[in-house]
Formats: sequence, structure tokens, C-alpha cells
Amino acid sequence: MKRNSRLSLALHTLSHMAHAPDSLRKSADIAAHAGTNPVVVRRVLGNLRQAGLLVSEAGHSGGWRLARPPQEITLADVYLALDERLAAPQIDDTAHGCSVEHALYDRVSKVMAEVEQTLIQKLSETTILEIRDSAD
Amino acid sequence: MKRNSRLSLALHTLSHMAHAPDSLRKSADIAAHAGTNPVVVRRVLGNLRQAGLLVSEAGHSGGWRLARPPQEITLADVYLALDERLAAPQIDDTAHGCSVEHALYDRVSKVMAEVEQTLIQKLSETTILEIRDSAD
DNA sequence: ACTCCCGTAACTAGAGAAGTTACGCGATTC
DNA sequence: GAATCGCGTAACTTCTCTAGTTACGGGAGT
Repeated sequence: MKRNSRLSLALHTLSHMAHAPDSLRKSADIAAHAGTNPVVVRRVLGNLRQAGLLVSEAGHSGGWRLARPPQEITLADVYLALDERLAAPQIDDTAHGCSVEHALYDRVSKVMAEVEQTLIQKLSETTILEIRDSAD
Repeated sequence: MKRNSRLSLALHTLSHMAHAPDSLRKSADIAAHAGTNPVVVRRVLGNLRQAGLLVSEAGHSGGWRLARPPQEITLADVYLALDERLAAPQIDDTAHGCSVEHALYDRVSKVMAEVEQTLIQKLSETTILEIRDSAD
């Protein structure tokens, strides 16, 4: 039970899918490999589906599949799909009109926004295909 | 009860101290201003003391004071003093010898380390004196 | 001596995330 | 067309982390 395991799970799963982009995978199998629960997998992969990275098929012999070629999916796509902003603005609700608080918030928010952009930029330089290849 | 309020508290308090670097402040007063508890204040400021940013004096009429001039204390100093690495390596203990897991970890760790350095660099460009001045 | 404030330990409380159970829906399979 | 199987989701539980709280010892002024 660890924080940010959602991103780990998502990246891990997609990187594996890059091996055989056309095969369907069941949430139960993915969960077993990742050491977690099928419902957790469906929750996380559901976000990736909304972002257009994955498609899921219902019914007998359903499952998950990449929505586009693995060389067109970057780590940044996955990060953004999960909507976990690393550089949250750290807003303080106890800002009782304190001018120092506002000055700090302005400055730190600006720095965080820049850092967030740096992170996304760096993550966008690697595709899940490259992760797959470097693992072989 | 919010995550990372420690950094907010630390920055807020030090920025206020930049107004009058020589006056002693009691943890109870600081806590009242920040809307928290004296013990919490002592815990957080204790980290800053260990990092050499603050000194505390015990006994009657004791309290807290900046250890050096406010123009020599940057936001990065405060961030580092609290030892809250924003870009934690996201290690996954369920790495059961999966090569994809390792490849991912290597790549993401590298990116995170670079982002962490970017953050520290940007934070080091602002001193608490500048925060104080921009608040006036 | 008395008082005040820091330093710390120990405990409580609450939020947040993952894990779990349960069930409906749709599609495939027979 | 009935059974099966997998996704989609809701509701609940469990675990962990952090802040908040209480309590008390020790040192430094008054």
C-alpha cells in the first residue's frame, strides 16, 4: 500500500503490452502479474482508456489492448492520463489575508508549474516501446 | 490536515522572520499565526535548526531567530532542510525480477533526479528576503 | 524558587489510497 | 437463448501517513 503505485502500475502494464500490442489482456492476469487486484487494475487502466491510450472490450474473451502503436505512447502520456500533478500548488486554506503567504504562494506556484513542465517534457522523450526494448 | 503543510509552514515562518531578523519568536506565537500547534512548529523548525537556518534559545524569554541574514537563505535551503524529496524514486518492492520493471525504474528515476535538481535550482534563485519584499 | 519556553516522546484523529466484495451489463460461446 | 466470462462501478474495509494533542523533563532567565 504505497503512494503513487498507480503510475507504477500503469507504466508497467503498458510497457508489457508493448511486447504484443495486438493481444488482449484480462485485468485478472494483469493484476496477478503486478501483485494487485483486478478492480485496482480496471480503475487505473480506466483512466488510460479515457485518455485514449487503451481500449477495453467487454464480454467473453474481452480484455485490454493498446489503442495505438507503442512507439506513439510516451511516459508523459501515461503521467498526464492519471491526472496526478506532482507539482501541486500547495495551496494553504489558512491564507487569512497574510501578504507574505500570498507572495510565497505566487512564487512557489510559479516554480512548481515550471518544474511540472520540465517533468512532462522529460517524460515525453521516452516511449513505452523504448522501455520494452531496453528491458530485453 | 494537509500534505506538505510542513514546507508551507517553514517558508511562511521564515519569510515573516525576515522582517525582523533579530527578534525572538515563540513557537506558540508562530503557531497561532499559522493556525497550528506549538509542537508542530517546534518539530518543523527543529529541522531548520539542524540545517543551520535557525537558532533556538531555551528558558524564559527564549524562542527562535534566523541563524544568518535573510538574504542568505533561499527557498531551496528550506526545501532541503525538510528532507522532503519531491521526486521520490517510486521504488516498487514487488519488483520480482521483472526486466520491464527494472528498465522503467531506471528511466523514471533518472528523470525524477533531473527534475529534482531543476526544482532545487529554481528554488535557490529566491531568498526569503525577496519574498518579504515582494509582500510589502 | 518560580516561570517560561524549548525538546521529545507517546498517543489520538483524520484523510487518502489501495484492497476487497458485490453486482449489473454486454458480448461471446455453446 | 442460456451460460459464461470480463469489464464498469459502487460501497465498504484496511492500512499508512501526517498533523494535532497531551504530557513532561530540562535549561535559562526573573
